Amino acid sequence: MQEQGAGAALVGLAVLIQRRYAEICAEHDLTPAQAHLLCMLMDQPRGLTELSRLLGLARPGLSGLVDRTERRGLVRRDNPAHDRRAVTLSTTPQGKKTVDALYADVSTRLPDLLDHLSPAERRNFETIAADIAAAAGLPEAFGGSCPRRC
Amino acid sequence: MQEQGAGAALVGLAVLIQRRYAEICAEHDLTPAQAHLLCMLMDQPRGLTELSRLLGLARPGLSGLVDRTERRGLVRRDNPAHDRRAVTLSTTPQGKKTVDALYADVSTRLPDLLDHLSPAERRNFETIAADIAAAAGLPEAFGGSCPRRC
DNA sequence: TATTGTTATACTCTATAACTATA
DNA sequence: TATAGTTATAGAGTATAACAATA
Repeated sequence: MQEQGAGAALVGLAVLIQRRYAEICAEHDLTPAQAHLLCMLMDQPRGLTELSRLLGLARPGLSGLVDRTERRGLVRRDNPAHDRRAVTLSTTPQGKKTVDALYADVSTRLPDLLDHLSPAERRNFETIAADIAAAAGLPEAFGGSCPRRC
Repeated sequence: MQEQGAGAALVGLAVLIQRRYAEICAEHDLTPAQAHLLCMLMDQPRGLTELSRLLGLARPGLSGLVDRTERRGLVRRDNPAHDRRAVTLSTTPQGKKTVDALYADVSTRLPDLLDHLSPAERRNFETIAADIAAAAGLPEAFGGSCPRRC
């Protein structure tokens, strides 16, 4: 027993993380969806097809998200020369500044959720969370890849 | 090091949980928001003000969510005799059937995300997740309270 | 013909402000 | 006056289907 509650506890955990994450995003004047998009572009430009896969969004939804984020001056569409259908998305200087600040803030403050754990439990939990993210193939900005530990 | 990635790993973890949870909800023809609402009513009726707090929603948003869920025949509004302003929400028989099936499915299938962990790591992780949910004061349906362990 | 992306449409979710009814 | 809910309005997010341009 405790088996029974594991699924519910995972949902609760996700709810807590999302709420805190949304608060931090709002302080940077970002929605979580826009923050996710910017995080994927933190280290390199990416094509819309790749972003669609990384963000788990259908194409039309991504188009709209990019429109709104572009309107705020945070990302830029470019057409690569080798395929005139394609679109490459990158951060503008303002977008880069914004996402760097957001990422630093999330890194600093989100783990406060784990404050009541003992140091050992906490490190254990963080390690396993990173393992799960990496095992699921999430990109580095979501804790996957994990170049420092693998 | 690894410090740095902890926040990102938590976000990635939440994203993974949400995606899987949304898939399971969809199989039961529920949105995640409607599923959350039903889960809060799984064991007892509740007033709208309490639901507003539990779900982290402003009143007008909750009103709309209740409208849509009511239209699907899953919940019912009642006016308690002692305060004619108030509204008490409960599941309909169909809503109860739906949420019981959903909850069982979530309990069974959501922890698949932890399949690649060793049994010890997995139990450890589940225990800590439940601790975090409980420490945050989440209701039982989200892994809080945790009557079996506390 | 297959692929990339956008547009059209619709619905859900959520917030703020204004309103109604009751306490 | 304060509280419980609703209505009005607006914008974000996301899905499906139909479309355009390019490969």
